[in-house]
Amino acid sequence: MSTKKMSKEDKVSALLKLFAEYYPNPKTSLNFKTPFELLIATILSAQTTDIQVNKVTAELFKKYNTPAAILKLSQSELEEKINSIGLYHNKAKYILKTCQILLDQFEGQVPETRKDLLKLSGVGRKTANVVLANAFFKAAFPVDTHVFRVSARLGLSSGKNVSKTEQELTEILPRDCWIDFHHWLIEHGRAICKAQNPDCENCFASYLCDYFQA
DNA sequence: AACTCGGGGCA
DNA sequence: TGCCCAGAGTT
Repeated sequence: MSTKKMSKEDKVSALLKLFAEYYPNPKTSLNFKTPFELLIATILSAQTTDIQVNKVTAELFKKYNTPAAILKLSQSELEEKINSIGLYHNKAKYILKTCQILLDQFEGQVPETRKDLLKLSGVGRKTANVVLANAFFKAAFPVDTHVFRVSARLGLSSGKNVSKTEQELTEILPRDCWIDFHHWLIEHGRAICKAQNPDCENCFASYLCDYFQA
């Protein structure tokens, strides 16, 4: 089968089936009940796995699930609650500052636009899009390093830059698969479609991958 | 553009 | 045991 004769839609459809088949176990996603919880969990998720974040937030969110509640904690107290994951010192600082900004500028609510989300501390383009897509169901696909590289190799995106990739993936991927597909791309990028020396021989998607065929 | 944070994952 | 990193802020 040649990828040249497949439409973009058919290619996406085929990839969705392959990923679901190859990674059958339910992918662990960030646990959250509210937009605020997702925002905090996503800030915590930088350079770490969702599994590690969920271990921390399971306890944290029992009592501290609003900006006002978290601001009752000192930085060292918050650090103590999240220090089983990496970069906890910076993350505690970002979270406290973000909670203060939410109260001061957004009436304690998580803003629903990218522009306002980027005003928060510890929130960059990836975190902003996770919140927009998964808490507010807006059209904004989160792109991290793995997603950028793997989607470009597969031919789902141009690989030009992150902004372009966000736009391309937002347009081409069915809305109801975003959370799963994001996890699949990350897991695949880590295990098979690595930045250096990708293991194409063991890749289930090589037959429709632009990078492999080139 | 390079550097920093940091525990976990993996060779 | 040492290297790299499922980001974002700083200089």
